[in-house]
Amino acid sequence: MRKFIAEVSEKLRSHEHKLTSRRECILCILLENKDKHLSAEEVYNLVKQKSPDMGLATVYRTLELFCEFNIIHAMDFGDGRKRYEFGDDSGDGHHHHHLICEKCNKIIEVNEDLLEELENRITNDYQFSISNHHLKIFGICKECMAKSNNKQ
Amino acid sequence: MRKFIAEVSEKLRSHEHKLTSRRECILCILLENKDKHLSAEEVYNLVKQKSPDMGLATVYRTLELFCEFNIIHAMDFGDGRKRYEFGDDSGDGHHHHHLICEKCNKIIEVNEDLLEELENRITNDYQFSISNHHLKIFGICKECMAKSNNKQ
DNA sequence: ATTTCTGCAAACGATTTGCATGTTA
DNA sequence: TAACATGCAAATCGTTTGCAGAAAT
Repeated sequence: MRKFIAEVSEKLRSHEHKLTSRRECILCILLENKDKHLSAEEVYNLVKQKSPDMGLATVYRTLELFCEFNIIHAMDFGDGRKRYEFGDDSGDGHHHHHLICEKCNKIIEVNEDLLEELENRITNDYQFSISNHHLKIFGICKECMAKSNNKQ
Repeated sequence: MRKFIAEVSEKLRSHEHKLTSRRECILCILLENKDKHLSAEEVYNLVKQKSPDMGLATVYRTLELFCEFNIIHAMDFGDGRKRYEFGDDSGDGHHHHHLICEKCNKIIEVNEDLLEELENRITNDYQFSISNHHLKIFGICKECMAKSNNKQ
């Protein structure tokens, strides 16, 4: 993780930006919550515990900066705010998919890319040159299914 | 189309709502632009040509009403506003997908449901009970590819 | 000293809502 | 005359921006 932070610092530095202590603090929060898909407001609330005088605008500006440098990217899970996760969204787009539980709002990542065959079909049938895709699958997760079965 | 409007009217009427002339006007605009995935503001601008004294709030309220009755549903194409299309989004979720051209912003609908096999795999591997999915595929459409090839 | 960074408050844009008036059954 | 519908303006909510002061090179 030390190494990752140093890498980020280098990336920023090579374009006349600094990894200031506030920015590093935000990066840490993101690292500590890799699995959570935090929103800006959520990052802000977590960051305030370590750094109570940080402003919300700084969080927004930092998240935008990290996006520009492809350290994180924004996703929309349909709740009206951007949520962030690590990873480059600009490349050939073969990243993971998301299962969204409609009961507990948990987000499960599916890391295999399961759409290659489908993409080939679309490329052929529509002569559409694919650069990226977003697949969101809504439903009920294993745990919530178990809970609702117990209640019955 | 007459028939469809009458059906909508019935649907609303059966739950103490009326298909008023303003609402019918909005419905017509939507019908005339089935392929366009209009936003609320765009509906408003089109509607004002026929009904200049209509308020934006009425458009929003009507679109929301139509959504409640599953006459239309809202989609997010990543441009920060809701866009609407006909069809029921609440059922078993086996509706179409969207190809989004990053050059001309055209939206191409893919009406086959191409994810059944994938869904089966996810249901098995994750014990996740799927109710719906949204697949957006970004890239360059046939026409834009042709254009950029000509220019070279 | 110049550039970047930051907090604060104000601005923003899409959407929602309160309220008083209009319309319809 | 109830209940629903509407226009208008104000409110809301996530996000962005202007600005003046602080920090870093």
